[in-house]
Amino acid sequence: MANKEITIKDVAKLAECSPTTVSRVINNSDHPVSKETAEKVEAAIKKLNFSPNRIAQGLKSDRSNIIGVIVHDICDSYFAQMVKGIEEFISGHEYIVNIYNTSRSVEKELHAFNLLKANRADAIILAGGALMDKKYEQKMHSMINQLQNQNTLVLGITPHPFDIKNIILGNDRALEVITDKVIEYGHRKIAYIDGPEKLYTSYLRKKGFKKSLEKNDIAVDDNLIFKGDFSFNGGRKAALEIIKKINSITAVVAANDSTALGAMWELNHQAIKVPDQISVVGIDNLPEAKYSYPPLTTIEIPIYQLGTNIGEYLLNRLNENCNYQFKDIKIKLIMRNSLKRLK
Amino acid sequence: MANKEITIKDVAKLAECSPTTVSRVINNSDHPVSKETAEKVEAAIKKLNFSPNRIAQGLKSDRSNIIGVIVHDICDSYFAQMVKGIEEFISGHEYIVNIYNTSRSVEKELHAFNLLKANRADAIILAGGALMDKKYEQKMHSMINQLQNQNTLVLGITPHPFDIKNIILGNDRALEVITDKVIEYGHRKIAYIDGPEKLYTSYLRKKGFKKSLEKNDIAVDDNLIFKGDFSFNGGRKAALEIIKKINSITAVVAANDSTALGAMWELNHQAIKVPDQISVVGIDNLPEAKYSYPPLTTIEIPIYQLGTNIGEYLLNRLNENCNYQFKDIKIKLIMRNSLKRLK
DNA sequence: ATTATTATGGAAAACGTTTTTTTAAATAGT
DNA sequence: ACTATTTAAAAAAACGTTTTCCATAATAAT
Repeated sequence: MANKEITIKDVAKLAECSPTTVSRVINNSDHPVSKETAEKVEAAIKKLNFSPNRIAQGLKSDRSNIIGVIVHDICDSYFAQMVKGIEEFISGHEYIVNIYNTSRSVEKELHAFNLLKANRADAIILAGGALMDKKYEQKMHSMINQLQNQNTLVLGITPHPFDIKNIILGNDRALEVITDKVIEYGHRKIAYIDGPEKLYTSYLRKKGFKKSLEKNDIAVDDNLIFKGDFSFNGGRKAALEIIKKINSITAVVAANDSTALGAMWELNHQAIKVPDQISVVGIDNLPEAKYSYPPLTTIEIPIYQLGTNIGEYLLNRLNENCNYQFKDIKIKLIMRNSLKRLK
Repeated sequence: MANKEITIKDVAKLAECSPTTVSRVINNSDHPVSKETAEKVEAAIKKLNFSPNRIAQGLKSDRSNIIGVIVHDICDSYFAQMVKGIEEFISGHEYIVNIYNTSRSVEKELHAFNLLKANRADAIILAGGALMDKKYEQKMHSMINQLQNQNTLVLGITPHPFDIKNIILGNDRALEVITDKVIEYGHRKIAYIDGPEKLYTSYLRKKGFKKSLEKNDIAVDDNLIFKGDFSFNGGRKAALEIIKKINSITAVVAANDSTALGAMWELNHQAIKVPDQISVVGIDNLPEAKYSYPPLTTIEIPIYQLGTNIGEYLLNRLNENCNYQFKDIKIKLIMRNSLKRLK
């Protein structure tokens, strides 16, 4: 049935001019075109509801106008907000956002890269922290090389071991700041609930936690570091372990809010009072952190804004504005009631 | 600096054959090509890290392999799950998902349609309910017409007033089922917290609520219908209004879980006991619904699965499998403690 | 031994644009 | 009145594929 597409030629015929002229009108090029002709073309375009075929344009210009965004899990509010920010900025400039959900699978991430390469994406954003896996790293190095030969801009959000522009989110800094606060409140027996093992972000956050302890002359006790996976349920499970050592712990620092919320829920459920018996803090400032019981002390990382900043940065770079600097975002400590001063 | 792209011609040269032959190998076409030649081509492809330019392919085949997904808010777990499901299915088949976040703005939705039209998307999924606005409707009708002339498949998730394939999610049915349950538990003075005004989904959900009342011979009292916007905060605000009429209300049906959770939170905060003084139910079964205080009685709509089903349906349709039927999903009543039997 | 068929491959056209080159007409400069 | 310049528009080439059409050599059928 394939209906014939309306092309620039149809417009030209109707406007009684050449396709060349139509193109010039569309792109209001430098080449002069008389007012009458331009008007006839505009009219024809409107009449035919013509919109230029971006694929054909792309072929000519070697631009796809595609920005690929690779996330671990689009259902994670962190990524959802970032994608929203990126999309908000970018779609206003006729770019489109391609999304890839990797579920933290190395294979899927590579698959996404392959698709994006084949589609000649103008830029790729590796929105989640790097996965830690040797073979993967090698393949990624080669892939990134190819992409850069192909003139694709690759951007990483947390530090990656790849030779790309990395936007440093200050994951470690955030953990350091909040742990400092916990210590300032008199706690010295502090548990940590970790993030997923293979994630670089986890590594960084834990690093920030440890840095704060060391800075304050508190020995890092590996027995007080509990497994987690960034999820509510992970937090709950960790809490059950924490309860077993409750006498040697006065505060819990969680690698993110979901974890902290899960831990608090389970502690409450097991009749351990937060913050009277134990303090809990997180990172991210999820919307629900405000309404948990008790409200969660956490750190806000303005991810949506990060997204728009990324979009802006990207567009500047794609338009050869090489000097454009990425606008950093500021993290913010949010004090609520889940952290209590130790007497 | 624009690095020269590696093309089929480079491969041809290295493999000592014509571009035609390379193309045949890539697409393992019907036209026979000898084993040796094929192997030489494969080797050359690997050596050059060649991947065919999808844009050029698209120009020739009039296929972009783009599936556009238009959502109201990607941060809403409902949409995030659906997108994840769609992406999961589709990216395994070399299609790519383009995402558009409209923030429920009519202009942005039309803009998204324009971009998708220009990019010759193979299919567009209108993932959120229609916005209700007369002018918008007209423009959308015309847009959809153009898209269909252009052979783009347009799919709507909740009923839309447009002439497209609509996947009926049973929003009204879900509300009817849960309201029936509330009534079965002895409640007759039931408040409703509505969704956003201009949203067709809101309209449908409210319709289901009303239908249940009428079926059970309970008069619909407009004074017991409160404004909401599908958000936690909206639920909180509505709860403050509900409290003013607390004596004439024994149960609250919310248009979604976020609203229900917000309402419960505020009720608790104002020392109104749920479910002893008032029952609350929602729709969606958000992850946090399980961990709220008290755990929320709600309806599960398996959205992720809906997403994969949509993906499957779409791919079948795009491959001219016109008889493929959409696989319906089943809603499920989740009984928890926020609904209490009235004595 | 001649013709028909099959296997393999290349040349050229096509997809819908943009860009470069060419052409034609009108104006300006002498 | 002739040449130079400017303005406007068209023709042709290009982007990287796929597809249609031809060409050749080898095999099979008579």
